[in-house]
Amino acid sequence: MNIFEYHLQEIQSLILKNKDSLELENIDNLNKINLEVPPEKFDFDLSCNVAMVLGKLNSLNPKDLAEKIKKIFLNEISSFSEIQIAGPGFLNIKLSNLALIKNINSILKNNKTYGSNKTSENFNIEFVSANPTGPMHIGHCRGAVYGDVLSNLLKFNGNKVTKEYYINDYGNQIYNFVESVYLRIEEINSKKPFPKKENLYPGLYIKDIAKKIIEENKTIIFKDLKKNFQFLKKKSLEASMELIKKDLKQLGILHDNFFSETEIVEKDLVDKAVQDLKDKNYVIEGYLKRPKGETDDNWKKTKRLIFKSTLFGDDNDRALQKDDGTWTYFANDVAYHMNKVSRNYTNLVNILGADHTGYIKRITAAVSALSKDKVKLNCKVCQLVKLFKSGEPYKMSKRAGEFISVQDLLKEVDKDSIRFMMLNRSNDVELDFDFDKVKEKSKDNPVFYVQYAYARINSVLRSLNLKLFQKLELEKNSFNLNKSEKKIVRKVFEWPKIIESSSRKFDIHKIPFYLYELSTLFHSYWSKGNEDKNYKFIENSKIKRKEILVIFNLVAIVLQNGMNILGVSLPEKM
RNA sequence: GCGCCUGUAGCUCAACUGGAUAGAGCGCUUGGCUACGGACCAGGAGGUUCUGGGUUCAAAUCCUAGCAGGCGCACCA
Repeated sequence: MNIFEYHLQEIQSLILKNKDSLELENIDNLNKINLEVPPEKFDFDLSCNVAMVLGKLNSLNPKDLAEKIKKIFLNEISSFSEIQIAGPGFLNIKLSNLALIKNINSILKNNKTYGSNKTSENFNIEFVSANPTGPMHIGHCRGAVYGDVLSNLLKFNGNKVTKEYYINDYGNQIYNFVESVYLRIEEINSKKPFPKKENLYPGLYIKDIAKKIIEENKTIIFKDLKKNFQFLKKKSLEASMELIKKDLKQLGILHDNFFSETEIVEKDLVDKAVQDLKDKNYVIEGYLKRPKGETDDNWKKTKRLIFKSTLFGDDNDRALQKDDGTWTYFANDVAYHMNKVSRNYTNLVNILGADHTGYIKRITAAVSALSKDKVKLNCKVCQLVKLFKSGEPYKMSKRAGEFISVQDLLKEVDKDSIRFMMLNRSNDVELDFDFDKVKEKSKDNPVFYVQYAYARINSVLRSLNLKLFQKLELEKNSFNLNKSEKKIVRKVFEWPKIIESSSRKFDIHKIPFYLYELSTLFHSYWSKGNEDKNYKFIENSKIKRKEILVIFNLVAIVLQNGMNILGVSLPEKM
């Protein structure tokens, strides 16, 4: 139950009902009213800006209006026991004990779904899509975790989600990759040294792939790249996708669907997509401007098919054909997205690295054109990860073969810490990832801090031979919360709001931040017992008050649901 | 030159998308452990929210002109 949403609706309809007695002529902006968490110092449960919003629109003094609204609320909403008018006209609201009990009982009963806001759309989320030319490096890692957690979040919230990986197994880079594998095979078989050529992949994993192919195909003699190309391509791609899938698996990520670019090309989906755009009048046959940095000698003016993406806000129109008439990468991608549109998703999401920012406008334009604006494509960019180790920045470069791979990372840091740290920052800002810090088992490491709160809950329950989520219900008469407990309950009530706002804008970093804050309240609650015996949980090997068990369960419920979304484990013992 | 992202405490970042006296962690500093696991807690100092202008009851948030940093700017993928 989202008490903020529930009471907001109650407030809105009450305003409508009392429109005349409040002397409100204009109430067409009810959606600007919101119900928030008041600042801590006020010791109230809810805070509402209704008097300020409506006061402005009707030229009424917000504080006078607030007084009138306060009376109506207290008369008509039985869940509100006390209201204070504060600041420029905020209504700070306290919930009655009965309302608190009702909410708490409902959370305890519906623990598994607590926080879900129950929307029901159909998402396709494309993420990682790392080139199948080798294992994943740390740069891929952030987008991978982001996409996975976004999927979990949207699912938790009631949506259907397909997690998709687009395999770029077509084009020049694949040729270079296969050639690299071939040359490594020659190196192994004939001791020909691997040449230093710019476009080749020098990474040593290529050697492993070469070895594997040799061992698994002993009857085949690899003597001619051209002759063996198709076979080698197939085997090499399989091998590198295997590496990538292994990386993903170890990060706890499992895609539902792998979609191959080659398949798009071979099934002539590009021709269909381009025809579709032609039919809609978004394609012209024309000339492109000379690209910046290109000399006139190298630049041939050739007539080609061009997508008019400027009609959708792009900076330039985009080529669908290369010089030789073959399709561009973009054309293939248009076809891929037409395929996605045809699969009846309501929302498409692409998770991209910062280096692909420039691509967003054209592909968003393409989806608008193809779906006649019926399907939304939302591209989210993950900024760079800067890797540190004892103060020294780590550099990575896939071409040079000196990158920090996900495997390197996993050797030092466990999956839980990687995931949590990658999420503990807005995707819009660069992320400093410090090896040393992430390995620490202390407050410096937020993962442990949150896990530790859960472990503490379990340690008390263990000593009492109790378990979490056993039938627990509050009765009307006996209910008294101390200050710390009140704070925790309020924080727990906020959870559905966090889910709502983080799924609206895909701001998933709010979840780890929130879980950290909840854990802080819990650790503080725990430590109160050291200063004040009244705050001890246990007396004569029994729990002192039922409320304590309730708090334990509430915190545990939110920690579980939250960490489930993050895909981070929550051990009972540490 | 153009596009996108960022600029908030000494450092790393939040701020419910326009709300109240801008909050956390680290660092600094003062306290608290023979324990329901101190792998923690309580307190203090620390701010012209990059700068100038604008919009309004209210701006870190919106508009505008700049400044600084990052990432891009192909017929590559």
